[in-house]
Amino acid sequence: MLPEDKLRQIKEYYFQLIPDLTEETWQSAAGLFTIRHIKKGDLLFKPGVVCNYVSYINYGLIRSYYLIDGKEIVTVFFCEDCYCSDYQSFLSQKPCVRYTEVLEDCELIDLTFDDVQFLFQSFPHLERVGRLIAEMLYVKLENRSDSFVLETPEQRYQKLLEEEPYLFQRVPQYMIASYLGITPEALSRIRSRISRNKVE
Amino acid sequence: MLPEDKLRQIKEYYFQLIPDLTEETWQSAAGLFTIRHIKKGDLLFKPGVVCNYVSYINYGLIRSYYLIDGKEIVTVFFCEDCYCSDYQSFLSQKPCVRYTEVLEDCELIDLTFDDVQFLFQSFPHLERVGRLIAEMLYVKLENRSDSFVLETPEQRYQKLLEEEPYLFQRVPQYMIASYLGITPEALSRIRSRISRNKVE
DNA sequence: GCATTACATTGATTCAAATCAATATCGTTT
DNA sequence: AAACGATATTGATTTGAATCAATGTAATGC
Repeated sequence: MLPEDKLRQIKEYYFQLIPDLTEETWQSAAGLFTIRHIKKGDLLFKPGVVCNYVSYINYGLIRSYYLIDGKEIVTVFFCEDCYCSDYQSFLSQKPCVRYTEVLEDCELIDLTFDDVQFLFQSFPHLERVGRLIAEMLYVKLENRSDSFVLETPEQRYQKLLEEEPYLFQRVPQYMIASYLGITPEALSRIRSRISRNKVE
Repeated sequence: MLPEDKLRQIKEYYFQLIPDLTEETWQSAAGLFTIRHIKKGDLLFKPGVVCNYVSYINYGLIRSYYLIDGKEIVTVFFCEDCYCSDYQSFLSQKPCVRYTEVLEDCELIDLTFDDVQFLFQSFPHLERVGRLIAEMLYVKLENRSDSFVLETPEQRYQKLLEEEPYLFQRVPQYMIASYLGITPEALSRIRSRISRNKVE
């Protein structure tokens, strides 16, 4: 899919969210979008640096993780058609505490923090997009957060398998284990337990 | 503090967030606010019912919890000067899956879902308040969520003690344990371990 | 004041996942 | 094809919190 098509898709999305958005306002926003390509292994953000942009992912895959005592703890994956950022840092404009790493070559549409503020200031209608994105992120995060107190690791695994099956094709198992809050060994055992039960 | 004062406080907050808010818009919004008093033990929301309002808490204390196999699992406390709701249900307008219970007599300022939508529709500037609230909730929730994978129960306890000390005066220990994702027994042991270490 | 109930503590045991360690498999690179 | 490094599996052991059970303590009602 070409950026042209993507842009049209994003435009449709905006107009759908904001019924009385004008073509003029849209053009102002779209004029600030910057296309960028980054390679697997690159870091978008890292601890100590302020995250000063959000990126809409046209294609590719990204993860965020903490590095504590030499251990990586994955907290989120970002894939195509979602907004990638270190929200904590972006919103507060304070330094990141996590790494944000490219897992698959990406095409991104960037919007800087200043641009976003300018847009909100100039076109209050666009606040709606910001609100809806924040609300959506909140609901997603609440599901993850609650799953830690409500579900067993095995249940979290099963749910992830249903809800984000593509991750299992694209991400090494040890990162998924980390995202589920368990060790790679524990995930391996969960998987073998499940396949054993299926056979019987 | 009287509602009059509270209203003024909320008004200041709005005008601070939205520099070009007009007195007229504010009046439209404020005209929809409804004061309500509820008693300890009352349920604001419960499973199966759609949450159709947000409440600004003038005073009082509220908690949300899941009821699974007869066990309560607390996920959040709401205290004065914050917005209480079952956001998941409010935003999606689908039935709640949690109970929201009054822990201390409350004075609330209600805004219905329809009113909120009407306000957003009529005064796009107000979207900013919605966005900022959602963003703030997101950041708070991310801290909680990450704490489950980054910290031990003891560390979570210590952090809560620092960040929300008032909870320990106002909420029974077993609810705090649940909020921390542990059993009351475990919390009791953590506390005795800490006080023992302090003495030595 | 005593009884009842709810809450908190303490102890003994169980259990699930972490850790430690070894081996196996896969994917690259040469 | 061989060799290497990264990832995944499997086994043995440890560990921290859950569970089960009993006791202690505080709050409330009669």
